[in-house]
Parts: sequence; C-alpha cells; structure tokens
Amino acid sequence: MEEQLERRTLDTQTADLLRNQIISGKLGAGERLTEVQIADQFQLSRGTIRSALQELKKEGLVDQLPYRGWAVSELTIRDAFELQSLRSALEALAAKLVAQTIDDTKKKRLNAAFSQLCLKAKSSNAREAAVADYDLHFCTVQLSGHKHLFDMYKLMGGQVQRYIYEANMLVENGDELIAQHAPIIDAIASGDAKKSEQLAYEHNEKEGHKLVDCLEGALIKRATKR
Amino acid sequence: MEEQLERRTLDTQTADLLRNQIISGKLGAGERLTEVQIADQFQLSRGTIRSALQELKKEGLVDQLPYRGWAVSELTIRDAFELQSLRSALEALAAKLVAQTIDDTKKKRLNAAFSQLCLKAKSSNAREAAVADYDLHFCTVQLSGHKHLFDMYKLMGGQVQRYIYEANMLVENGDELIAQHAPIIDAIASGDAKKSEQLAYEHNEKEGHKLVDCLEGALIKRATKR
DNA sequence: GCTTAGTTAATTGATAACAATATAGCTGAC
DNA sequence: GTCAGCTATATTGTTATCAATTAACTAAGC
Repeated sequence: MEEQLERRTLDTQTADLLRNQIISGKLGAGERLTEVQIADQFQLSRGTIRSALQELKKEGLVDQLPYRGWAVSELTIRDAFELQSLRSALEALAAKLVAQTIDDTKKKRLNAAFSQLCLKAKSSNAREAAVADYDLHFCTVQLSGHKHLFDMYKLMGGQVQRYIYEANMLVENGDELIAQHAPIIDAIASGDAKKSEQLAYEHNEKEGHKLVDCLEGALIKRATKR
Repeated sequence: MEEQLERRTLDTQTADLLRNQIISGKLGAGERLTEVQIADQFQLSRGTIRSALQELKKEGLVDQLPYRGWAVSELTIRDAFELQSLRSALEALAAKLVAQTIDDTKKKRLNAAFSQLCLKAKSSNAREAAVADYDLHFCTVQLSGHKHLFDMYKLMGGQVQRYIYEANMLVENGDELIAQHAPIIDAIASGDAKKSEQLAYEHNEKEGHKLVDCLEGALIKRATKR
C-alpha cells in the first residue's frame, strides 16, 4: 500500500475548487471571472490563480478572452452531442480492453460499480443515478489499464459531469438504465472483447440522441437569453 | 476572408519551439530541463517558461518532477501502442462524420491530402511519407467539424508525431501505403459512413501491431541504457 | 446627428524577487 | 567502515510589481 500523501500545490487545489463550482452550476455559464477577484477571494496571488484557470481552459470549462478576462464556457447542445460521441468512442475502446484482460479483481470492481448504479437507479434521485452511470464508465476506463485513454477521459470529465448535472432528468426510468448496462457488464465479464466494444458503442450512440432531445428543453432558454 | 493576424503570446510561442525540438529529437527523451536554463536561453522570465512547460506537460511531452525540475518524457513502446489505439478510435469517428457530411469542398481537400500522400510515398523518404500519412488523418479530423474531437487529436499530436519521427522506417513500401488508404478515402467520398468508420478503425489497428514490432528495435537500446 | 480621435479605467501579459522544498554531499559518532 | 543527521545548493512554488492591451467613454469636427 503506497502512502502517497499527495502533496498538492495551491494552483491545482484552486483548479479543483473552481471546477466543482462550475460543474455544480454555482458558477453559471457565461459568468465573467477576473484573476484579481478570485485571487482576493482565496487570498492567493494572481499567478497561482492564472495557473489554475489555464488548467480549466484545457478542460474546456472556461474561455480566455485576451486582455479582457475569463468566462465560464457556454454549454451548447452541440457541445453535449460532441462530448457524447467522444465518450462512445473512448468507452467502447475501454470496454474492449477490459474484456481482453478481465480477471477476478477487475470483475469485483466492475460489479461493485454496477451494484452502485443499480442501487441509485432504484432508490435515489435521477441526478445521483446519472453520476453512478458516469462512475461505472469511469471505472471501465480505469480498469482498461490504458494510461493515455484514462488521461483523455479525465480531461473531458469536467464537461461531461457538467451536462450530466444539467440534464439529470435524462433518466426517467431506473430499471431501463440497469437493463441497458447489464449486457455490457456481462460481455466484459465473460471476456468477449468484440461484443463488449460493440455494445458499449451502441449504448452511448443511442443515449446521444436522447441527450440532445433532453438538453434542447433545458438549454434553449439560456441560449436565447444572451 | 478573415484577416486573423493571430496575436500570439510569448508562452505559446516558446511552447511551440520546445515542442518542435522534442518532436524532432533535438531534445532527447529523459533530458533534464530547468526553468532558469530555458529562461536564460530565450531571454524570457521564468513565469513565461513555466507556462509553456505546463502546456507541454498536458500534451505528454514533458514530466514535472515536483521541486526538482522537468524532464522530456520517455517514449516507451507501451506509449506508442496506446497512442496508436487511441488514434484508431478517434480517426474512425472522424471518418464516419466526414462521410456523413461529405460535399464537394470536403472531397477536394481530402483528395489534395491524399495526393500529397501518394506523392511522398512514391518519390520521397519514409519519414516524409509518414508525415503525409499523419497529415491526411489530421485532415479528416478537421473536416469532421467535431470541435472537441479536433482539440483532443491536437493534444495528442505532439506525441504521435514524435513516434512517427522515431519510427520512420515503418513505411517500407510506398505503394502499400497508398493501397491501404485508398479504400478509406473512397468510402468517405462516397458517403458510406459505416464502411468508412470500419475501414479507418481496422487500418489503424493493423498498423498498431506493425508499429510495436518496429519500435521494439529502435527503442530497446535506449530503454536499457538508463 | 454621426463619425472619429483622444483619454481613462480595467485587466491581463510579462518580469523580478522571495519562500519552500528536495537532493546531494559532508561530518562525526559508533 | 557505516549510517544518522546536518548543511549547502539547486530548483521550483508563490507572491508582488511593472508593462502592454483592450474597451468604454468623452468630446471635437464635419
């Protein structure tokens, strides 16, 4: 067991804080941010804040307006669609890789994440179910052992969680959510790489269309409000 | 016509310079870098260099060693394999999207890139052919109109070009290179999304295995030299 | 009234200085 | 001789300051 103790620099800590505020909507889309304002708020220097904002820029959560400041990025329907199609491609690859290297440890972790999803899907609110859904896919990416894939997935994680948070009404039917994921998990656990890949890809593709429909209602108001 | 005039900040310019040096091998894997040394070399301040290095860190070209410095990242066979499989997934998605939205303008740009590949494959050295290969795929990603996909592809571009540069002997046979790509281009131009996706994916998967074999020879020496 | 040049306030771009940390080499007890 | 602890040095982490740029405002000229 590695006692990693994780020394975290101030800029990464601030990035984490701001990221959470954006994902949770506390900082709304389009909201303007200035380096000095955040620096005052956190009692840190501008350089540190600047570094944190640059991190979030890479993740697509804020836009940099040269010499004018920063703004929380807008989450358009197009963005959500694009992110969903990227998830499809990446998660399908992950599913294939996990199936190819499945063992007891991985089965255990996979089942744990799936159980959590079942729990949340049945008893809890839609948003928590959506988060459990994301966690399950995150788990497969982790288990794939593909470092570059994992890094990429994390990089888009903020934006994905953001539209998940926004579109929590996506999951109307918990049982359906479970039914959709069960065959994927089965395929991975049985080591059928081809099938795992195919199912994971199709699942996300289908969800993509539903997502766009769903977000249209939630976002169209804000889009016109500019 | 937009006269974009592209104002570039110093940190991005330095990042570009360093990136090229790493891709071309002028800065070799494992080489140590210090902020002050680079700052002196370019007559810039440490803050600017720091920002540039952080950019390259995101692209996976340098590693940050807390309180100890920076180092050009090692390019392992595992890395090359992972990057190749990621390319497969992303380029397959791109091929599908381009096929779905193909028009005369896109056909023209695609054919131009393909012609360039044919030219380099026949007359020129292997490295230039490999670069033209990369440019062709870059072109499809661009034409897909998928902004997030494009950003991600660019983000891994540095590392990909790096192993392309390293493994220039990969292309032994120019005609084969052309023959491999022709059906993909045809499928895209004819608007067959499903087929485009399938062919692009398979092409890269196959190349992946060849790549690993090829790199094993080139990298194994350096790996033991540590 | 409309345009245009100049002015000012706000904000980042870039630099320089200070603080914290990790590594390596030295010293001395055992 | 070896190893724990100390110290010096190199290097980054963080802060503070100066410079450059933008955008909004103002007023003069037509």
